[in-house]
Amino acid sequence: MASMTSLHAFCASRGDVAKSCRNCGAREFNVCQALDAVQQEKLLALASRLPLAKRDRLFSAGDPARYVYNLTEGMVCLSRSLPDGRRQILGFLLPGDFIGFEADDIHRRDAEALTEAKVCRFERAAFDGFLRDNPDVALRLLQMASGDLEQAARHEVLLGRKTAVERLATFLLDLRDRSGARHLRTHPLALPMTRGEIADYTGLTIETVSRTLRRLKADEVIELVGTGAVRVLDDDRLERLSGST
Amino acid sequence: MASMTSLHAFCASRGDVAKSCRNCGAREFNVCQALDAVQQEKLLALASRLPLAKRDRLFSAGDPARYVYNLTEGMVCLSRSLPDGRRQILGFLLPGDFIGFEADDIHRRDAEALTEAKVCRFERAAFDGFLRDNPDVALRLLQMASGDLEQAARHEVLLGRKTAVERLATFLLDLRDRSGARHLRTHPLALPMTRGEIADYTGLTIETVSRTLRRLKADEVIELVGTGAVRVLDDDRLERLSGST
DNA sequence: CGGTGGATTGAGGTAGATCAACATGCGTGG
DNA sequence: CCACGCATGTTGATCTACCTCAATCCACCG
Repeated sequence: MASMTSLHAFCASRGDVAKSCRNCGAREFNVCQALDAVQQEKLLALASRLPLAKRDRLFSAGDPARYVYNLTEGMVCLSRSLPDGRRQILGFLLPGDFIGFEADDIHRRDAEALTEAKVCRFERAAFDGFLRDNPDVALRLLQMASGDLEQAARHEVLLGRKTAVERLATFLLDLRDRSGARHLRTHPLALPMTRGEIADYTGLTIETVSRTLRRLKADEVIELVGTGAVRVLDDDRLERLSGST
Repeated sequence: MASMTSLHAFCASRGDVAKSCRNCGAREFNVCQALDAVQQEKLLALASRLPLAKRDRLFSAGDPARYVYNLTEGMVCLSRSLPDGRRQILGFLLPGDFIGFEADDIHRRDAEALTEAKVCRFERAAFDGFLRDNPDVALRLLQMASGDLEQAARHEVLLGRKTAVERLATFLLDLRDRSGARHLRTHPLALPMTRGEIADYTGLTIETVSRTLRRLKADEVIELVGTGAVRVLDDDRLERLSGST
């Protein structure tokens, strides 16, 4: 039953995914509300599990898109680069997220593991066949795609219209919210990405990211735990600094 | 048969949509490759056509998302604003594009017609029912959603990492490509949006948009036809200035 | 013909980039 | 277990692309 973790993504909502995946131990799983037992079995028959080491590439822009993936453990970052090397990170993916859906047969982004990670891999044709046979799952996937589009819209606002402080505040809040409730207060929020990667996500430079985080620390809004984690000390203030709502 | 125009969106690919919609007269239509005759009939039974005047709001952020729409004529812009009024335009939609798919029941963006326009409106529940009964159409929609995500990714790169000249060059090329082949050389490219809207799409200010377009004109890369259209004089140079590829 | 909203143009200011040291932490091998 | 060395991160000084503010300009329209 351990391989059931690959189906976390099909739980009814992103919130549920976070709850079920993170509150349960690694070997347990919750009932997937969008899949019945037969569907689960069929889907698992199509899946192969794949472990990723830190910094492994899942695929690169230009690669043929033979598979789609579902992230079950760890963090993966999606990015796209210009020919001269400037890079934009499109998002940091967490367990439950799908990776590699493309409109045509070629990947248009790079996908790289930021931590050790595990993905569940499906052959595209087989996966499409499964969706054709299980339209309710296809609808659920369409809903997840709408969620990704919503996330992209928030990122576009961040990149197009927010100040450096607002960008960092938004980034931290978003990561915290998507990481589930576990990090609230008690544990610090893990930042497995480098400052350079935060810079490429927020459209800033490394130096500005560093200075801005230090400013937030000096203002006692956050606390920096080593270089790879933060603790949010003042939720409300961070929210206000984020510019949204 | 005139109402068939509402089904253009279901032609096999974005490219085909452009070809079939724009090369045929207003009253004609092409066979929709993703829909058979029965499907077309059923879908049309769910649709109501809706004319929009220039500047009409289709919906605003916060509205309940009762419908999804398919744009059949004209141009619509999607945007999202921060509480203090800063606005980010997420995209300019053309015929064939779907509008208003949301992960939950609330619209998260504003949708406004930039020209006189026509949309085809579907009740969400009914549309979902149709997709459940026609999984091949659901898959086609999933493919279109991937295309939207790809477009969003390009926009994120533009906003996060490109200079003003690159942003404007990219914007013009993208609009021209999506508008189909008709504009190449012969006709100028219509810009029904204001400079302010171009600014809110590119993450710049009105003044920078104006200055940058003027610079492109001075360099003889484009020609400004009045204030609402441009002619691309030098494709290759504009492409090089766009920073991509 | 006057007025109004969009577009242009100019002058000056600034947030964030860039360039350049310097610090720190961390994995590695002794 | 500690010292070393290199990655990554921080800090400071300066620069600049784009923003801001302030006039016009212009086209369209009653």
